Amino acid sequence: MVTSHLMLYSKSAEYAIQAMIYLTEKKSDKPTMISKIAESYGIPYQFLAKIVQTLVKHRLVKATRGRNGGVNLGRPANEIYLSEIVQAIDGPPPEKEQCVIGLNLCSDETPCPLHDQWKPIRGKIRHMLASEPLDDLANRVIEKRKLMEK
Amino acid sequence: MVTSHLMLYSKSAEYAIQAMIYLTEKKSDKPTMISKIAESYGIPYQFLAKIVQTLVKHRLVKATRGRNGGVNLGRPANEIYLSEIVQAIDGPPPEKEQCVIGLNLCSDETPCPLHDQWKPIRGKIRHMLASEPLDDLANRVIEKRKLMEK
DNA sequence: AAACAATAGGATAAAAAGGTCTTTAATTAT
DNA sequence: ATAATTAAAGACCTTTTTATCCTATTGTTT
Repeated sequence: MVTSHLMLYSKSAEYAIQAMIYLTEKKSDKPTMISKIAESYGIPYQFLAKIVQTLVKHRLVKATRGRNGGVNLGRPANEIYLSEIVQAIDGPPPEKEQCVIGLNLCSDETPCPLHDQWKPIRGKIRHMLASEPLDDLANRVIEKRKLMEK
Repeated sequence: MVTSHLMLYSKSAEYAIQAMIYLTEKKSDKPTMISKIAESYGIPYQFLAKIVQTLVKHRLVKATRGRNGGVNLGRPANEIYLSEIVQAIDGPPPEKEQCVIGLNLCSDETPCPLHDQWKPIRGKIRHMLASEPLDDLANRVIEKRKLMEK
């Protein structure tokens, strides 16, 4: 029991987001090697390779084999949202909303004690992930880096 | 990668909350057997027993051994908040706030792209868990049950 | 043809989370 | 006393997540 912090998505999804931001930052058309991304973020290469394979299957990433090969974004960064990346890796959200405190008597009709407080918060989180396009994120990461170099 | 849903606390903490609500619902002074609680919520008995042991160590629960033994709330239900239960089981929140997207360059001073959106949400979640006393929760659970019986 | 890089797969394993079993200690009823 | 009952404690097991390693295979460029 060392969790103790809120979790929005799995470690794998986090790596996927980082890789996608990397690809967005480096606007170049020529493919980026997965090993390069892995090294840059300190992600285990083989592990990231598998995650990227999943992203390719979901068309969030395009892969090019052979010399000078690598991966590119599957489409423009301003059309990709965090929620897509998370869902590609972690799967779709549960159809039946889960009760915060795991009571089986909880639903929208017969809400649990926390239900009314939790629902808007959950909505905000989903909105956060669904409204943030990748290019905005990447741009702000770039700015931060510049600020930190000074 | 089957997670896909937000997690506020571990399964163990969820069981702990349920057990505490159970104890609050049944106002009687005489101890309640852990096996009774486990059966009632469909929680594996041995597993719940351990969780309750932790709650005892944190004085959220008082235990009585021997025949007619069992557990009681450690103090009045209106003085116990969800956040205490979660922290007893999952441990204290990390001293250094975690970045939502796991970037090492993120902090309050140099926030990551999502930081400004995430921080207030995280605050709301913490507030939700820290402001809800156990007796209020239990009372509303009781009301719900009555409504569902009709 | 050679070198390269993703694709695909399977084997392995470490760590964490979740769960089980057995024994011990404390308490009470008989 | 002793038997029954209940929590306490520790060892152990299972599953999931995270990660590593290896071996091919496929497609691309030089």
